[in-house]
Amino acid sequence: MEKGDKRGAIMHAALELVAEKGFHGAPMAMVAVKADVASGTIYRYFESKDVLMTETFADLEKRMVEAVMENYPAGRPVRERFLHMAKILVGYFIASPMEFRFLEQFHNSPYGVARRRDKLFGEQDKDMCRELFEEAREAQIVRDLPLAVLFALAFAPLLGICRDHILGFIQLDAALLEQAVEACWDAVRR
Amino acid sequence: MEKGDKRGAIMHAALELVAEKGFHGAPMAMVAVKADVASGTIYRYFESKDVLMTETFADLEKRMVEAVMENYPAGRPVRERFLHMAKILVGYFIASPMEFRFLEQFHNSPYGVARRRDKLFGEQDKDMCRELFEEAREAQIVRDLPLAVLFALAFAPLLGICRDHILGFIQLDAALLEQAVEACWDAVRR
Amino acid sequence: MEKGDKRGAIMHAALELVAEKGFHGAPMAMVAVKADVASGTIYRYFESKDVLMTETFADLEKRMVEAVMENYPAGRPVRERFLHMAKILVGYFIASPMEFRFLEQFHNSPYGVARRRDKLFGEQDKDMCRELFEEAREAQIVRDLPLAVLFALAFAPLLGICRDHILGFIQLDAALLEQAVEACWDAVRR
Amino acid sequence: MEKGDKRGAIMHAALELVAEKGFHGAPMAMVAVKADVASGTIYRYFESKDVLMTETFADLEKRMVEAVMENYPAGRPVRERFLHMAKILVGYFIASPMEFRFLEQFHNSPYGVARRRDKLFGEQDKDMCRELFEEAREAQIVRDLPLAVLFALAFAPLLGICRDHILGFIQLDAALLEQAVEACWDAVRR
DNA sequence: GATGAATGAGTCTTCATTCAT
DNA sequence: CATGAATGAAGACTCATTCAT
Repeated sequence: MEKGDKRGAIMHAALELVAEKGFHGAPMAMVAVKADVASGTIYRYFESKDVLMTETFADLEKRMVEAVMENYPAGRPVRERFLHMAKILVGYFIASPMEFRFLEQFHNSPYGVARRRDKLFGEQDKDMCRELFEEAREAQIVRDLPLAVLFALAFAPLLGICRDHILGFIQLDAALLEQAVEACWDAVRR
Repeated sequence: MEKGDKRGAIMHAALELVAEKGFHGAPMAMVAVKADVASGTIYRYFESKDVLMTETFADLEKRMVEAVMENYPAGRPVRERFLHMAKILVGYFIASPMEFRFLEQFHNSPYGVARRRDKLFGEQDKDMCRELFEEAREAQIVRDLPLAVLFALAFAPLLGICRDHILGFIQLDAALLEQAVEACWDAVRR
Repeated sequence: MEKGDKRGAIMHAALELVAEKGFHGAPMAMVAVKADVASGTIYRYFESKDVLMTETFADLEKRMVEAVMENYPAGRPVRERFLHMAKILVGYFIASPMEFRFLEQFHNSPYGVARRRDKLFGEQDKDMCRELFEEAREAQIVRDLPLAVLFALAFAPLLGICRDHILGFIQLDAALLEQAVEACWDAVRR
Repeated sequence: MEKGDKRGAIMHAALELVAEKGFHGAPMAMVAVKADVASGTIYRYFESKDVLMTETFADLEKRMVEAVMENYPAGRPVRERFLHMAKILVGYFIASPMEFRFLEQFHNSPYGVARRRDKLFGEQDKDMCRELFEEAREAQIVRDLPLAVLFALAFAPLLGICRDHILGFIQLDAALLEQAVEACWDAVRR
């Protein structure tokens, strides 16, 4: 608990700083202050700044996947599964703006590119999301387009909407979310 | 012309460096070398690094708008205008990966947020794009959703697709582009 | 024995690390790992890093003196005693490159200077070596030169030869060693 | 002159600090203070600390070689040439204790080893010193020993003597130097 | 006694910006 | 106008040493 606490505090501090000011607005010294540890301490838990960021991301992703998996309508139609996934995701981001901002920063970094490659082509990382769309494409439920394109159509707008909500450009309520998710489905469905 | 030349060379150098290595992979000294000027010279044309980047963006945007405006089917139906705009845009990015990468970097920075605010709410910057969707929404051609949501549905996937093409994750040809743009239209249309 | 064991392990680890990577390639944490103790434990046996190094040296020197003393031809002529001493020393270093490298590092450090002063002028540390040459000089067997100069003539080349052998620059066999030691004797003898 | 001056000041400061306190007693910040420049300035002239040290050494060596070459009795017998070289060298070090201490530090560092290898085996760096002994060995004037051993016999004691003089352990005057150099010659000559 | 997590001063290096020429 | 040498404040990371358990 001791150890977990400190490690967690450091990742939390890193997440918030990156979310607020981007990757190079988050010097290790500042992370240390925010986590209330000495700067050297960070290096007991993380080999380098890169590792800290990568693991902070991994931790966040794990929590997101868990959120999506809870009550996931596994046997239900593709459309229903997509709607569930999309709503949970957006809901999660809306509730955790910091985590969303961190994700955006992360994706726009060298790490992000490697991750995306794995997501699209990797064998070991064949996640739920990818399976869903591959199955749906096979069953001719969604358009016959490359996975990357389907992902873009289905999720990119949702991320944009999250950002705009968090930045205060729009006010995202349940009704609006419903419509947006439906629109995304219309983009991919056949 | 002398002056314009040097100013342009500096912005060009900045654009390429940022595109290739991100904002903090583009030190002023390196911009200077690439632009073949002394580093002090940059400060005769741009107050600071921030200003250099902002103006480099503005310059790029102007060129993009011009590209879209050329042969813009002004009097034609909304759908046609959107398809035109989308295809030109994607084509432009595909042809100029550097400029696309720069835009991505720019949008993921503090500057980017301010820009987006102007685009959505600003009065002076009431651009073509916004007019198009406001008109279409009025005419009940597209869904009755906030402008930000419509933009996200219509354009976010296209940007994602451009990125994936540039990163080599997909091979974007005319046919695929056509389908993707149609899919975006399906997302917004009523 | 418990205590001696741990103390010895620490000194052994320190010796090897310093030999391999120099004084500042031997952080206390690494010494601790190599000695298989906790880093804090080192400080129960040695006040500081400096003390650890000094005592590691003292320990090593004691073993060297013992090696030289074994079968030392005490009553025999100066020349014979010198040849014995020189060959044992070189043999010892050749057989223990780590210890030789450690000595080199040590001598090229602030500690080394103090040690040398003691060796040349100290009263309590009037070692065998010094006695030998003082006696020989008195008896007009070796040149009438300051002790420091005699030492330099007699031993400096041998150390150089050891280093070159350890570094692989020369291949030191019994015959070559014999000749080198004789040459050193020729340098000091009258 | 401006540039030469600053570059020279930095190397001079580095030399003195290393001489006095060893390689890691010479942080760049301290070099900067001593050279009366900002620490960043050092990096305009030297890529890294390693390069600074290497070039400081190279500069020093060049001056030493020049000193030895002046009035070098090129056509004269081997013995005379050796005596000349040895005396000049020792004289140089006695007159420049800082430079001598720097050399010692340098030789006891990773750089030093590489240098020595070149000196002994390198083709391009076939210096005067090596030529002298190869010729002498051929002519059976000095012992038939590997070059490294001859160097050790001839020069190692002299370096030891310089150190002891500089540390104040002995007082090296012309007469003593003469005897020491003769002794070294006796070690190598046949 | 032993542990090893925690500390924070100290290291090398980078880079936006200024200013004398 | 242009230059590019100079600046010095950060930044990431290391490591001798301490101390609560």
